[in-house]
Amino acid sequence: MPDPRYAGEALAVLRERGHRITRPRRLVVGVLGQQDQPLSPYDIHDLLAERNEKIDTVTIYRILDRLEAYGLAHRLAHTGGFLRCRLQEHDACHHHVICRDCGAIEEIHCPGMTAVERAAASESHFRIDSHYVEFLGLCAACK
Amino acid sequence: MPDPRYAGEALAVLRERGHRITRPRRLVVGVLGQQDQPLSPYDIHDLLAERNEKIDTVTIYRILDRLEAYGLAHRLAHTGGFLRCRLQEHDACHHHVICRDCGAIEEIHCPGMTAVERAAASESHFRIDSHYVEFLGLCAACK
DNA sequence: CTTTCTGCAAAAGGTTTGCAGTTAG
DNA sequence: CTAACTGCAAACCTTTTGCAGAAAG
Repeated sequence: MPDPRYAGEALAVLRERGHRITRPRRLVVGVLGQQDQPLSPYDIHDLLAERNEKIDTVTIYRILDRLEAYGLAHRLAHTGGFLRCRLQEHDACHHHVICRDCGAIEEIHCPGMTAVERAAASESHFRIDSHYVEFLGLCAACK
Repeated sequence: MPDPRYAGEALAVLRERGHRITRPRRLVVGVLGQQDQPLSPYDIHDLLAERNEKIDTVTIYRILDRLEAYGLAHRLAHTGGFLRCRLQEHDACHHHVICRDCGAIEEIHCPGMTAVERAAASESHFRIDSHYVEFLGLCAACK
């Protein structure tokens, strides 16, 4: 389901950080707020082009980089596409379940990961500050 | 540390599955067995070229695809590079810790992930069959 | 008015495909 | 011998960079 508050929130974060609110930025966060599937920069370009909004792909790349840096969007390992992150969890870690069959994606909470992260730190002797998890399987409809 | 048994084991798996043991395949698994850093297809090409083994990058791509399909190699989200997987864990899930600073990578065990996976399944109503985890932080030397 | 951001052009790099020739089994 | 694999060429797609002009604040 789309997140109607996403675009506004994402723009607010950009503004807070001293960035300008431009038409391309408005459009890109607008698309991310409406879409639940991960989108490549080219996907976003094409979606906007259908609405006669011609935004250069280079610009879209740069906007997505910014959003990712602020934890507002997430690049998935599985598809390479970008997906909006949940509000209020900008710096938090990202956990997704992905359907192998239909490609459906959901962002989920993963309370248990804190403990797993601690265990990983003690096994590896790393200081771990974030993690990145994707679960693969079949969604309720496909299984 | 290199894994001296990796190449032999990987070739055995290929043979079992009805694939042929060719010079390029021998060389690629040989490199993966010796290297602990993730390598892109081009990295592997260049390493082999230094030893005067000219293997086409296209061939390397195809070999890595096979290895990944059999769980013998793993493509990392973080760098896009390929890394050999631990022996005896072909179908198992992959957990890596990655140093943001020097790029060091270690494959670790993650016993706690089984429970997290169950929790993720119940939250999302997916049937989950595998997962993919990368921890980011600083290694013992860099922290 | 100034600094940031965008669009354009171009280049660089990564990845895929089809096909002819080679080779493992 | 023959099916599988490789190498080559080419195309394609993604991503990056530099710069001049546009636009936000």
